[in-house]
Amino acid sequence: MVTIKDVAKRASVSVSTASRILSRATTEKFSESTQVRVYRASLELGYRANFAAQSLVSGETRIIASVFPRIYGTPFTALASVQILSGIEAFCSANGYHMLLSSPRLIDGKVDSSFVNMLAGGYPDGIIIDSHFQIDPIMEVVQQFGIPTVALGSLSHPYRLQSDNFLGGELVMRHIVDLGHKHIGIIGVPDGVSPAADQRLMGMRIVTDELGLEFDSLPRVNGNFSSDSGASAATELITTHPELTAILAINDRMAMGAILQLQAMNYLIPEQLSITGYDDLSRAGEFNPSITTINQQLASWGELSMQMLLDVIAGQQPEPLVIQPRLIIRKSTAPCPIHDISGANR
Amino acid sequence: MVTIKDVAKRASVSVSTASRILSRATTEKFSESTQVRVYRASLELGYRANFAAQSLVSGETRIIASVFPRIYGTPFTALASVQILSGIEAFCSANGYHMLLSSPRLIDGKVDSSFVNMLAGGYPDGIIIDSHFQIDPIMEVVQQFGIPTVALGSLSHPYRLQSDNFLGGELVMRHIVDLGHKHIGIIGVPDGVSPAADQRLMGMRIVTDELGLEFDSLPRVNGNFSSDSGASAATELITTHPELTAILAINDRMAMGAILQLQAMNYLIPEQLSITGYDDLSRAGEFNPSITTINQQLASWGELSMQMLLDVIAGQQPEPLVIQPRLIIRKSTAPCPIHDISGANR
DNA sequence: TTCATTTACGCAAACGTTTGCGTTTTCAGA
DNA sequence: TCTGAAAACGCAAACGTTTGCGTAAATGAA
Repeated sequence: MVTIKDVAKRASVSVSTASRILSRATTEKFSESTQVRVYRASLELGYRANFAAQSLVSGETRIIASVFPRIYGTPFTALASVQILSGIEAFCSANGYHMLLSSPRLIDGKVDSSFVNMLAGGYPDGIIIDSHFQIDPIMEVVQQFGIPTVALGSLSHPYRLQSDNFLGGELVMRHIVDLGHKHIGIIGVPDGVSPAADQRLMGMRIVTDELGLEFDSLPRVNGNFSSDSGASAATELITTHPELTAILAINDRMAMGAILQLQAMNYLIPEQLSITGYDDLSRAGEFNPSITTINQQLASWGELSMQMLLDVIAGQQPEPLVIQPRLIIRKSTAPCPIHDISGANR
Repeated sequence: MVTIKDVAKRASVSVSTASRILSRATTEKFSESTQVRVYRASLELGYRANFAAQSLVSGETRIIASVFPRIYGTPFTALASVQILSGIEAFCSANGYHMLLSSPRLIDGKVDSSFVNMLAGGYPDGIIIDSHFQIDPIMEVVQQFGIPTVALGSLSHPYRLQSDNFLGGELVMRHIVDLGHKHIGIIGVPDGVSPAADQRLMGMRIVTDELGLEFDSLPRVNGNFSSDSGASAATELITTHPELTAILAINDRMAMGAILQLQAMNYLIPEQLSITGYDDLSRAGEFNPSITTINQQLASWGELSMQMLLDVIAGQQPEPLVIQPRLIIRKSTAPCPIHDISGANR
């Protein structure tokens, strides 16, 4: 390993001079010739500062920890997580940071020690934690060490990024009623399972209330986010309420399941039934028909959250950020078909 | 920050004693009472060893770098990568390591400096690099620093993990011919684009050769891995060769595109046409019909590669590992329909 | 009592940086 | 020639550990 001592020796200067020149603390004055000698020596030897030594003295590691707790066994495999991660990594690398990826588990209620050791050992300068599902024990640990933190999807953390799920729900419902639909079914999840889902439903309610449509009277079946559950929810909805001309699903996966199922039952999408999703998974665009959905601009989350984190590290107190989702209109929605009094189609 | 000095003071021992006891270098003898005092002090103060200091003296960081080069702009977003990553992370955390995730880019031919700095600065003790696509400049950099490395999907690296793509191709082709199919179409990619794809095709060839079926005479259309390209390849195949009763796609995404397209053309899958994929993406099982495909046991790659890496770090020279893929039979394949002389259906 | 040996522990160097402060050199002004 | 100040650079401490070696106390043998 080539150290700064080697560089100093080769440039015939002291270690401190070499360090100051190489770390560009240009407040100090050094003669042109000295600077050149040092840079040359450094290049010729291929010197790179040892990060452990730097960290020891500076107290910073230039490491950011991305924390995506492992819920139900699954870690950061959700498509959304990967997009965000990718953004964080890109920003880190562009700004001289490195990204540690951690998926802490809960082992009978207690946070796994590997994770605690990482935080306590001083590995990361900052943390970006996925808080879409509140996992209090993990949050507690994170707080405890006082490391600058940004929380994604949290509703309470001082430094947070969240998506405006109310708006998203509103957008999608408004799109449907604007198309003239009145018999609208909902594929949701049970209340309280996911704050995000609750908010999406709330957003829908805002629109129906405006129009005097009673949201609670709309037929609704709950699933569990999975494609399968979407399929069976769709079956139930359409058999108990054949008059429906539109179905709003709370996420894309259930929307996909619903579409496949309804197609199998010989319904034409969107001619007879309009279907919407939420999330804008990449496959939503490749689906047949492509799915009208809500895009949360996840690709930008990485950069935005890192920007916020760097502010926090710098001692500032950035405001929480609320990301505006966008309605993506595709082929799974169409104007309400001419109303058929009987209501039923086959 | 509570240091080992604080612990030593509180336990009224020297720093070295505290260190020796806490690091469990139990070759040394210490009286029961001293040990208890030190442990107690450490607990009461909540002491955790500073990792930078430890790294500086020990020369190791207990950090493993997962390197998934960013090809065509996309990073580790491929489903496969995420599964592997998840496995690596789990193994790391179970063994006291931490995982750094890096997606180096090529900026007009040169490896981005953030990545080089990471390696040169001594961040990782070891590297697991995705080498499914050879990116020589990156590999060169990695070699240069002599950090223990395991390469995934490489054909040449001394320490490597690879999937037996020959076998995979064989399995899927054998399944199809066993079902009685004789008119078989191939959706591939151009030769030389992907070593893995080439091998899969080779594997198929082995089976057809055995049966006296000339592989090169089978109708074949190349795509580019994408769902869309699978769809158009399927169209071309079935219009130019209406006698086909089976189509093997080199990956799941193209198989999905093909199925959707053929269904849109009113072909019944699998009654009229059997279709196979390769990869066993999670959605392959949720597809309609679910897709017969090859599973590469990606979930185990993380653990296996980490195990190998730890061996390399320990100075051993583990053998390359070849993972046996498995055929997953689902609903997209069926026995060859009774042969219709005209060959064409509509 | 003396000497050798074991047991139990402490001293201080080392890892590779950064940085406060001190020292030497240079040079202009008188 | 002398003075003072600015310019250019070096000394050494510090960051928090680990670890080779040395030393004091206790023990046993003679």
